[in-house]
Amino acid sequence: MRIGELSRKTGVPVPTIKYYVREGLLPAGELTSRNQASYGEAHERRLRLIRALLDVGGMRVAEIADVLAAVDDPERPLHNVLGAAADRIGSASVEHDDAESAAAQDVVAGLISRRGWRTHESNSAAADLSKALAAMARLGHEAFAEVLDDYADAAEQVARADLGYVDRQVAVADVVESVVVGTVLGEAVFSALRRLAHVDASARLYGEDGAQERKTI
Amino acid sequence: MRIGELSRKTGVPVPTIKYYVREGLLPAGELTSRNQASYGEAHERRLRLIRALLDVGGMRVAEIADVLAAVDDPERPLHNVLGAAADRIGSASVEHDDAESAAAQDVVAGLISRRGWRTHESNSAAADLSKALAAMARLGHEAFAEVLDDYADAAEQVARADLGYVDRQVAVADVVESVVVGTVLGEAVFSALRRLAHVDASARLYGEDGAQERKTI
DNA sequence: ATGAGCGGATAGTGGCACTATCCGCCATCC
DNA sequence: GGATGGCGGATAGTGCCACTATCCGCTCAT
Repeated sequence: MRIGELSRKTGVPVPTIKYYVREGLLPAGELTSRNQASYGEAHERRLRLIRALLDVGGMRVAEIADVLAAVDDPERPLHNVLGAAADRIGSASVEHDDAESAAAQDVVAGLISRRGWRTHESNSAAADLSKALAAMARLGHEAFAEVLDDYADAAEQVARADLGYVDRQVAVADVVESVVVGTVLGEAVFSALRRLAHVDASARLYGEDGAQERKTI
Repeated sequence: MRIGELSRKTGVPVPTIKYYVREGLLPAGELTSRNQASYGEAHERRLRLIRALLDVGGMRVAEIADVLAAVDDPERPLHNVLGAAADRIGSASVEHDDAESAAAQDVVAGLISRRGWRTHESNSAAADLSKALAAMARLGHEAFAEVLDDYADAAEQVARADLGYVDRQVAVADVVESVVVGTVLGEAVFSALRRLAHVDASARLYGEDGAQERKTI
């Protein structure tokens, strides 16, 4: 398959494919002569994965490059393939150093030990969590910490479902790729489900005709 | 308070505050003379909200403008304040029209009716959901639909927690703002919790030392 | 032999979230 | 009462990002 056919099959323009190759997201085609290369099904599949991570997962090209490099590295332990991108995200934003941040870090540490999670608060997800909680606290929503355990229950349930799915999917494709797909696209899936569930729950609580009053203090 | 103090209190540079005013995210200060304006606590609070939605929630400036316009509009029913931004997001990306999309839409319609959700598949969240499922199907992960109900259980639990929180928070501030904060920042919180739960679940399943082999088919 | 397509390189585009600069004005401190 | 620094408002510029356009010399199918 030449680059034009790859482009037609996937809907990705030729210059964009070249760009992905340059950025290290996609391996180059195998050269059959000085200016002819052939692409296989692996390229097609990889290209679809890239577009899904970009369009649905909202990842950046540089993050995808890191994650895919980790996917392609057989030395890399499964559990930190996604860490490759996560650490890059975490360090990008601004660090606060105030009372809210300190309190949020305590809340997170408490949560992790309370649930017996085998992780450490140095994990970038833990940092993101305390960043989000600190932002809420700065907005006067310290009390959100009260629903953290409900959230954590749901997160554990999702994590179990994910692990179970990956375990069952061994026959389909590379497990590592399944983990990436499940984690990144699964987040988009859950986010959409959460919004749907919000609509339903608020319809049940406030009436479904949407004619309710706006309450303010 | 003048703009310089507002800037010092919130850590947002003065030109950036001016930019937010221009873009309609922040109301202008009250003019006390031709080139002097005074800002109050509402401005400070609003500014912190903007930064949280931007930095933690990952929203775009134009989306935030839409949502805040809806927040400030007392005529607007609560349940579609967030729709203001959601609809804008949905229409932004590319539409596919293939077998995977059609199948995914069927899966979503089935899910909604199976769970008795009082929503319609025309909801933009439903569209996002089928987009994500279609992307997975294109990657050979049609079977992900099997864990959808586990995801939906978790999403319902989170939605109940959110509604309960907002209900309890009536005394704190405007309910509508609480919904926005809970929905947007809550997503960041859940995402981080999910990643933490993944680490824990995979440590329990594969051993926590990270020395496990990489399995491939 | 010829023209469409190719690999590879370089430069340009459009969108976004700011950021820099300028202007004339005003409040405040000496 | 004059200097000075900050102010509101306007316009233009910056840096990053994900592409996209163009060019070159080559080669493969017809």
